[in-house]
Amino acid sequence: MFSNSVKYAIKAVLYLGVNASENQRIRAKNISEATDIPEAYASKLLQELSRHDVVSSAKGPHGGFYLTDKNRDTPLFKIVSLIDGEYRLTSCVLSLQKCDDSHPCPLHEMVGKTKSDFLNSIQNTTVGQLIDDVRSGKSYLPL
Amino acid sequence: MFSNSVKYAIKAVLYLGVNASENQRIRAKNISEATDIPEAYASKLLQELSRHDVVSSAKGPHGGFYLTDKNRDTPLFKIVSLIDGEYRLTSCVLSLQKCDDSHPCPLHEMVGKTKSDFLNSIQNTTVGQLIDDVRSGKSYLPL
DNA sequence: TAAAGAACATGACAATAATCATATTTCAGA
DNA sequence: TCTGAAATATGATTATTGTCATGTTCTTTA
Repeated sequence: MFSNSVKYAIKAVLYLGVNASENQRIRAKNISEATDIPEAYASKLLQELSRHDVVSSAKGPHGGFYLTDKNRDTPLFKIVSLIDGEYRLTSCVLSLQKCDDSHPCPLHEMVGKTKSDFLNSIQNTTVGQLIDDVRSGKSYLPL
Repeated sequence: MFSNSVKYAIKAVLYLGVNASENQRIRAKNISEATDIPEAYASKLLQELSRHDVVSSAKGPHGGFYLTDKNRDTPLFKIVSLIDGEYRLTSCVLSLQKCDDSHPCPLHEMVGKTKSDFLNSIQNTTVGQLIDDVRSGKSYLPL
């Protein structure tokens, strides 16, 4: 469903959202330890996320990553399409070129609802909402 | 959602179902051409499917692959889990070890319904049903 | 203003998935 | 019973994705 990279990215962002703040930044190394993402890989992903305004960062001593209020409004969809590409989410399940409602592939109808439900979910759910769920104890992040 | 291999496998099986019969077998080469799957790869997949009774085959001249009535009853789920492994379908979206209804990850609830809908679909839909849809013009296979 | 802590950029390496190639076995038909 | 057509088995190659390593730039603090 998601690539490994996307899973890592989401975990890292949520971890930041729960534990960091503008003046309590978290270094890539700590994120890596807490989330069990290989350090160098975490760095790379965080840089990509930072470049696209999904997370914020500050260099230098006491620098690190954190989320602003604006960052919290990021819909999950953005993270996923950023890393996996939108095509992966929206293309035909059988990768047929010519597949739409008027010329459906054999699986088109079967997965249609599932797919649009899923797309709606990740388009309408923001990082902030998920963070609030963790904070209020509705859901859990590793350890 | 599906790996490339699963997509190929489903396409090949459906093509067989629509175009082959017990005494009108189709060679891997023809399947490959009709479905745009690389020939050697198609062979390999068909062998795997044959070994697990998803398709039937006959060696020798006029040999090839085909579907029996029993083959038609195969649920899609079998093909998918055969090739991608069941784990990929059922594990936590974030690959968290400790994620279930009573200790949900942040995405658990969001994707829960999507996931179970999808699983139900592929468990309850058989190859034969999809073939009938193509035959009756309800859906289309490439070209 | 120098030193050190951190992100940032880039590219190399490794693991996995996808693709291809070769040799062997089976079977129908002449 | 021999020959060729096909599946089968196995392994090699390639491409993609995930992982790691190095060096550079920025920025705070003393």
